[in-house]
Amino acid sequence: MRARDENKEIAIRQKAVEMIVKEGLDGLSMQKLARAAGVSPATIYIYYKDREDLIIQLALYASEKLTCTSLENFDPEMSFEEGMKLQWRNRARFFTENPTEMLFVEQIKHSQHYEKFVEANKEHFRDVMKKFTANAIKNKELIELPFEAHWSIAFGPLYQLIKFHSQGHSYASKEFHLTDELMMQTLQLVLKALKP
Amino acid sequence: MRARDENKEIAIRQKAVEMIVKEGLDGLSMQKLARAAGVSPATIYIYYKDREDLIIQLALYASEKLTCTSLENFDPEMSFEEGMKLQWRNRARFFTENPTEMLFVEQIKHSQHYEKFVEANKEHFRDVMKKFTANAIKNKELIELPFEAHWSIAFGPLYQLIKFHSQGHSYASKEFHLTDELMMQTLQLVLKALKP
DNA sequence: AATATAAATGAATGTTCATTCACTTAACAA
DNA sequence: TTGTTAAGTGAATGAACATTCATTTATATT
Repeated sequence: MRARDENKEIAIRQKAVEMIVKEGLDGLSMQKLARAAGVSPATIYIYYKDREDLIIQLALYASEKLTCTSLENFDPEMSFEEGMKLQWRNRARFFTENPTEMLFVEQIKHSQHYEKFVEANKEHFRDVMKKFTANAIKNKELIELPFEAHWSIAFGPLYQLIKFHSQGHSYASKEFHLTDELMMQTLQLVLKALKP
Repeated sequence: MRARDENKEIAIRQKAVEMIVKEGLDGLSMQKLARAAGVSPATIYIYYKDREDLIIQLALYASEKLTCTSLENFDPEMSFEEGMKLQWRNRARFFTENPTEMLFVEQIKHSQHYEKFVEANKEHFRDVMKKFTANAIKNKELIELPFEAHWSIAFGPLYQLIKFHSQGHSYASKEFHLTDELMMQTLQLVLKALKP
């Protein structure tokens, strides 16, 4: 038995994500990817069933990495403010350290692959967050809200800020830079909205 | 001189947007599009320079429609609460009446075409919104904030809600439905965050 | 009715695409 | 050392791709 060459797998993943972010989903060709990763086209099919499977697997892998990072040092028993601050910082850090993967996940989330992507998503994160919010409500740190409304207020602004920062934006100033200070200022306002 | 057949132009636009939302940017082929729109492939090239031009033009057209809708009955002199309520309702209405175009714009915004899309965007909307916020700050209805932070809090949650509603979401309940009531409840919290 | 003009076409071009397959290579078990 | 297994390959295949072009068609003007 010959062992899989881990470097090949990593090279395929990394080059694929790069290609998609740079040239779009329609810029990802199996042959170009093989050349970029230094493997034979046929090798990719050892790791992935077909082109779509490749895309979905990559998205799941990257998204799992984001979820794990966002839960680092997190505990659902934390105070609401403390927990939110940690999650915002963790997510922002993931984006700073993995901008390409972050853009990739956002692209997939807004593509036709979204449904398959969601189906396969684990429930663990959802459960932790539900516990966190239930706890915060119990401690009168958070108003009662449908989960979707809560999520939208709690994280919608963060993702919007990240998008402003990552690509420039029709309405963003050219010189816009996402500082930790601005992020925390924004978070304080979000907390103001969500406190009883 | 033979006049352009407006129906053909509309058919191309409509089918292209449908195709992209259903099958993704990599699912849009000029020949398939021509067949779907009932025209010759060559006809498309009368209207658009090439495939990318087609995509960008479609995105600009749809985005302009969204901007116009969002400014319907809007006046930058309105009170902050009134103005925000109107914009939220206008945007939600656009989404309800044009779900495919809305998804299309969101897809382009998160794709590699984003930069070209932004470059070509008009400044009118930005100016109106700047006037609106400046006015609200003067009237002590809005705290002072960098434009990006303000925008993120003011509209980030709305777009997140729309996404929850349009596709289901990893963390959304299966039965989630975006009612006007929930939207207005969420807006009230956003306003709470942004009021001095 | 004749002319001019641009819209519209269908077939054709050369390229690139995803995927497969017969084959070779590496590593471990015997 | 030899046999077995799966990793890895390069070339090949046929389909689909974006785009072009010689030609036809419709219409507004003369």
